[in-house]
Amino acid sequence: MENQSSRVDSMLRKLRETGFRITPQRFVILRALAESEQHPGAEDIFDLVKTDFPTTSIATVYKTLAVLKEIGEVLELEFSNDYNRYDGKNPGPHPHLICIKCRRIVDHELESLAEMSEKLASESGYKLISHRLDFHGICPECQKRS
Amino acid sequence: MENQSSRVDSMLRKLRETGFRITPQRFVILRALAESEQHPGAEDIFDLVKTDFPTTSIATVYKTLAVLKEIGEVLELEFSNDYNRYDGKNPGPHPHLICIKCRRIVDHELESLAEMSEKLASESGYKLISHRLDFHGICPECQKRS
DNA sequence: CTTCCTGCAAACAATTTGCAGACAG
DNA sequence: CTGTCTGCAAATTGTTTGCAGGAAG
Repeated sequence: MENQSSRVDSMLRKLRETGFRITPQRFVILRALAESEQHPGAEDIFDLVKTDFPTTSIATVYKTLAVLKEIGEVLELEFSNDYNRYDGKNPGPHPHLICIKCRRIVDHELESLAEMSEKLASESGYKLISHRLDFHGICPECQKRS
Repeated sequence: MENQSSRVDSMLRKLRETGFRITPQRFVILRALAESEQHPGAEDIFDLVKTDFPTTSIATVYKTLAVLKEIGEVLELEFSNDYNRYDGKNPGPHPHLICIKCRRIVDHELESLAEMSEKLASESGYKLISHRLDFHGICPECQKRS
């Protein structure tokens, strides 16, 4: 996994390569994504970004997230109940641990998943493109609290 | 996995045990769930149910799905883009193959997941309750078609 | 009988969209 | 300069909710 500044750089490079413009709004949004450890939602990013570039609108946040998703520089975690969350540090598919109490989301690598995926593809005849693996539970902090 | 009539029976039993009433609307809804191979959405269930009990409303479909989810007799697959889909045949968490073209969803068992989950729980300190594993790809039929 | 359930319509909330003006390249 | 991007506000859409009447047990 890259560090924050190289994440920003690789996002900027990818934007240029794919013909998208670099605007100040986009810059602060992707910096917020590269810095945030918390899998922020669009509204969270909006709040972070307002400090740096106060006139940014929520619509621009959504549109920028759509662009970044399109070029594979952000991973979108969709939820139909709750708002969607975004992972800009590690945009490839990987497992997440989701606390059902505090809604914190943490990353977790799992080596066996790639081979599992390959086995599944050959068994099913599907051409697999991506996957999503979420574990739902109660985080250590929330266990103490209750 | 149970067959259709035993699925209906076990849903009915569970409803009674947990103090919910059996209404004709609920009966046709859970029969639709037990019969459907297709991971239907609420609106799909509504359509199926209208044939048997035409005055059923979409609100009742949603409310019944909420009840069945609560008592663990249906698995809800949430999507923020698309409508949610429901699995009444196999309500425990299990992997799904989702075709990104035709939106068909099929089940797929994966033995190694349980041990993976246990390993993860001890590594992370989380008390795991459930999980969700979706594979996104293109199904054999859609591969031919393109 | 009492309480839970139903159907209707209105409310909701996150996200998306249309459009006119702004600005990156 | 030109085409893309922005900000605003309105629209969208699947789902939820409040409430008055209905029916399960």
